[in-house]
Amino acid sequence: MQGKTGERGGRERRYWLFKSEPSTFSFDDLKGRPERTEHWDGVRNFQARNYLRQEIQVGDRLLFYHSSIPEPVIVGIAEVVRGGYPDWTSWDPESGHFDPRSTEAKPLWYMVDVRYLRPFPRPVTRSELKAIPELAGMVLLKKSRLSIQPVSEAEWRVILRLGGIEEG
DNA sequence: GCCAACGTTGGC
DNA sequence: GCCAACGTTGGC
Repeated sequence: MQGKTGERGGRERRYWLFKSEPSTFSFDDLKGRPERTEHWDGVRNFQARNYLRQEIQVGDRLLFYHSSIPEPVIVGIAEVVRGGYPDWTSWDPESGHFDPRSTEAKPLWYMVDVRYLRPFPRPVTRSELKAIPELAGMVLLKKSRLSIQPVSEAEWRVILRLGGIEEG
């Protein structure tokens, strides 16, 4: 049987943008993990949940975006090392992300695991992105609030070049 | 700190 | 199922 959960199954790599407030969890925090993987837990928005549950797969790559700071900026890239699985912090009353509607038997929220890849030699600010015509359609610039969002391959290439990474 | 945009909730 | 009220996000 093909297309088992977590397997790539010949699908093209996809690209994403994950937002995080650096005071909560920064790119350096991700870099600093001993095993260099981290649960991306706590997402409590249905549109983002749907990406996490179904669309985001092992091997996909993501832009790491720092939000809610004076100069919002993409600081580097990371890789998905585990596809969507239930976000258990949602049924743990001790966690800050508890949601009584979610249970182990019927999870409501999902997360993925990611691994640090590399920082941008030149971090790319939001205002830089806004100045590039090819990026005018970016979800980030049109639907700023969505915390997990798709990035097209063309956008990915433009942004990596801006950031000073030749091949990603 | 302000406020626009947007997602969620709940009364009907 | 509509929609007003409300809460949150996040750029500025």
